[in-house]
Amino acid sequence: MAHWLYKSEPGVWSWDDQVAAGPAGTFWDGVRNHLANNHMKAMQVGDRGFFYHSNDGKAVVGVVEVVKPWAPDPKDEAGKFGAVTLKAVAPLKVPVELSAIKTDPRLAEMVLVKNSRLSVQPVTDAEWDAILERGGGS
DNA sequence: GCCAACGTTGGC
DNA sequence: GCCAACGTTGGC
Repeated sequence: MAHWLYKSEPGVWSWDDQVAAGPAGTFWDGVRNHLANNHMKAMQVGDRGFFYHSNDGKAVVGVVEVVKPWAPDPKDEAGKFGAVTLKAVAPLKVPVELSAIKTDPRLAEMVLVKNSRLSVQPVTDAEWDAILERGGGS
């Protein structure tokens, strides 16, 4: 099963908002980057990912799960961009800060570090385990 | 608030 | 199809 990381500015859509959306989840729309879009197309229902707060917070705060596969975004007239539907699974006991990620040799190669602007990223199994460990599990 | 990195746009 | 210019993102 593949793992992913989703970035969101907490002022726009925070972890608390995601939790409040409940088990039905929310359509992760608004992505207008082809690479991020392709990552979401590759996702399968049940794939888990990290929820990352950018700008204000700069930390991995929780785990989300894909509940519906990629579907076109009705707001994109060209029909090229779309999104998956995500629900909150559980918060990390301790948020894993970007500064900690950068100094952990197991995480230094993360896309989050190498290409910080990509809004939907793949996460390797080793990185997944390392962050869960730092976060005290979920 | 600044600026680097990256993606996209548009002229040629 | 190349590449310069521009806009946006996001860390600091």
